[in-house]
Amino acid sequence: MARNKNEPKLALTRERILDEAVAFADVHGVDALVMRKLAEQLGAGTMSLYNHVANKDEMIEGMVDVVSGEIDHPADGDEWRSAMRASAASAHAVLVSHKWAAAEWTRRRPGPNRLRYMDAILRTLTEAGLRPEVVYHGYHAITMHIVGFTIQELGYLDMPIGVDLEDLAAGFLGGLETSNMPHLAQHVRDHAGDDDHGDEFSWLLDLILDGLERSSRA
Amino acid sequence: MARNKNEPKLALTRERILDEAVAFADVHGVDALVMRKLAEQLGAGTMSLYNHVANKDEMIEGMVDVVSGEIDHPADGDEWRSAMRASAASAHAVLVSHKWAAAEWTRRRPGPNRLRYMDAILRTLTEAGLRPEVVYHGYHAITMHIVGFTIQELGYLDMPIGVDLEDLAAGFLGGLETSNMPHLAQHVRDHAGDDDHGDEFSWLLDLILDGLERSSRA
DNA sequence: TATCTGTTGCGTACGTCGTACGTTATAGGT
DNA sequence: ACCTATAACGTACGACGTACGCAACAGATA
Repeated sequence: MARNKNEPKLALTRERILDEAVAFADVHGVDALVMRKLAEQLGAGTMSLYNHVANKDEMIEGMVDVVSGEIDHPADGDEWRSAMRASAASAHAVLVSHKWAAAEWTRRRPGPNRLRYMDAILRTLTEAGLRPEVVYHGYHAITMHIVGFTIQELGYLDMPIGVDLEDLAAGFLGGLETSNMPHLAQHVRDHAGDDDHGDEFSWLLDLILDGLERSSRA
Repeated sequence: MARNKNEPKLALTRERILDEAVAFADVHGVDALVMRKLAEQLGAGTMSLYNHVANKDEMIEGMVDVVSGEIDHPADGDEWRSAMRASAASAHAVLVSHKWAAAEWTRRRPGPNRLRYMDAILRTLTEAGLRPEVVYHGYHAITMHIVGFTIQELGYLDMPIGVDLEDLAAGFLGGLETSNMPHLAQHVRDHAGDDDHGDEFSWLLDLILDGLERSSRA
């Protein structure tokens, strides 16, 4: 091989593979992620990848962990709700920027970065002085909100694929009205007038955080 | 073919295919669901299935809709929170009984049964007299809770595959303690002592419902 | 320098999957 | 008795993950 001669040709590394895989999935989606194509993108043979990842599933676990590493942990000194809001907003932004990641998040084992992130959230809730059961339930509620909300939001955003949203909604709505689903039709109409999903994300997060605070004092 | 003679051999039907596919996925998981195997189970040729379903993806959409049809809608006369609690409990039970369904729920387009279910929830919130923004956000919060919580719960339950939970937790915990993640370690320990996930499901649901009620009155 | 050893890269090949396509069988209308 | 639409089926193809065996190389030992 032309090592450090005319052709530099970066050495294959687990990190380089994961980064490239994340970038590829960001553009083409995780379904289009194929080992042959990924290797080609890296200028390597397909099977060379398997020197650094055990198999495709394990590689995707690694990709999710790379994404986990981009999330800001809650800050130490702040009031617990502000700290959680900031960290949740960061997680939300990260998951939105890697649209495939939220769905994978729910089905893959956590890697080291994600474990650290989990610990940081639990630490924040614990040191806020919340009652232990509230920490326990609250952790589930918060993480569920972050990824659950994002999945729903991205699922909705996926619907208009290069189609005029108005046309799509109109056709969709026609079917709903004639099928006697007026409330759903209204909801779809509401969606059309609501472009700021970040707002809804924090509105619902606050509902949860305030509920936890209140419940812990009770 | 031996039609109505000695060999009865049920006619192939979209409904029969979907029911069999749901049953198969319930037992073996959705990843093991393969067209050839499914056809064999139905006593049919593989390609015969394609006379009744467009392709595998569309078939899975249909499977999710079959599952959607099993969920009880919120009852009409009851106080809105009781009605929602009952319906959410039904949805939770259905999704737990078809363990593959929650993950598919988030990535497939809704079919007719699910659209009707969506409409029923929106109707309940609207007729409860909640403010329109609260209906809008509340719908998202409630549906997110139902499927998000269930996904997390099932993901957790999946971990001990025929392994003694204690052993697994012990090994896992060892790694966490030595990695300086005491809060996560404590959380895992808490999980071990908590077998009633249904309780947590409704505790968190109540937190959301009460938050919506309060927010709508404000 | 010469040899040995472990690691990384790679090409080939196999088994599994979804499904396109062309053909056959059957049922219902005339 | 014929015609036509639909369901059933077998074969075959391309895409995919990856097992396997070999080649190229780096560093250690002498």
